[in-house]
Amino acid sequence: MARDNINIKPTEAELTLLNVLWKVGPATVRQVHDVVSKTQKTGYTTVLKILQIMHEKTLVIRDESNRAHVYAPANSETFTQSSLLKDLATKAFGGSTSKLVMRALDESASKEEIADIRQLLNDLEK
Amino acid sequence: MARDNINIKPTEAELTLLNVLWKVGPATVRQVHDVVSKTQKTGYTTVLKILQIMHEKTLVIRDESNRAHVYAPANSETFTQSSLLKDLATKAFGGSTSKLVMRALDESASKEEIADIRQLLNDLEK
DNA sequence: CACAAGATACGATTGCATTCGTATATAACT
DNA sequence: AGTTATATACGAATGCAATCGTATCTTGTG
Repeated sequence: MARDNINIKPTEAELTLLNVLWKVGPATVRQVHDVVSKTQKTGYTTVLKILQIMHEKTLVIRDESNRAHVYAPANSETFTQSSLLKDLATKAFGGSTSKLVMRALDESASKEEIADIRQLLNDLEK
Repeated sequence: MARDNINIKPTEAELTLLNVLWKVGPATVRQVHDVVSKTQKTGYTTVLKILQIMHEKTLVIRDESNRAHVYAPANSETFTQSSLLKDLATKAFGGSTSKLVMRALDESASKEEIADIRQLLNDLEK
């Protein structure tokens, strides 16, 4: 009944790779590694291994038709963001999303951001 | 120079105990365990150990004047929530708090919540 | 064909989170 | 005082995240 891939929370390293895949689209290990190695000193086989693990966890899908496998996110960035937010709301905000939002707004809130968010609120009310 | 306790991110189990301490105030291991054991099947010494580790990490402070040590959070709930939000924003929202907020609003947004948040926006603009 | 380049697979290591059993110390009670 | 209850301290087991070295396989090129 319940899909099980739906509730898996990516680890920090996994999220880093997902961010690359969301940004550049389906990619080989080498392509992913090229991107992450610009900002980190992570070995090629480390990236490979993590992607393999993510495949087992069904966090990514994999096209094996070519020698260099092509990886793509199993879930959208939006979906994953929502999952992570819900998780954080549960663990640190007593399950209240609105408390979470208000805390986030307390922190950083520039004029433009406030305007954007107010606009979103208007849209939501329809 | 830099405090180091300021950037430590509590783990999931640690956050569970912090939630208890924020709610009931300074408490002994037994008191904390009594609370958590209502919803979980965690052993007494497990709670003890985690609190000891948290003390080493300076996530909690400890009053040892009595036999049963009394633990209290080192940081406020608000501060910790903000840290966790900032962390999530960095890892999953490209550092953008406003993107995080909008994603959160997309998900769950009841009438009352929207009203509350709009009110907060008004307050912030002053 | 043989070889170098580049890919995946596998196994091992390290470190941390989580859990709990056991030992030991202290206090309380009869 | 001696026994019971309750505390902390310690050490060890388990499991997962993260990292990488090495082995093996595939493919293009001379």
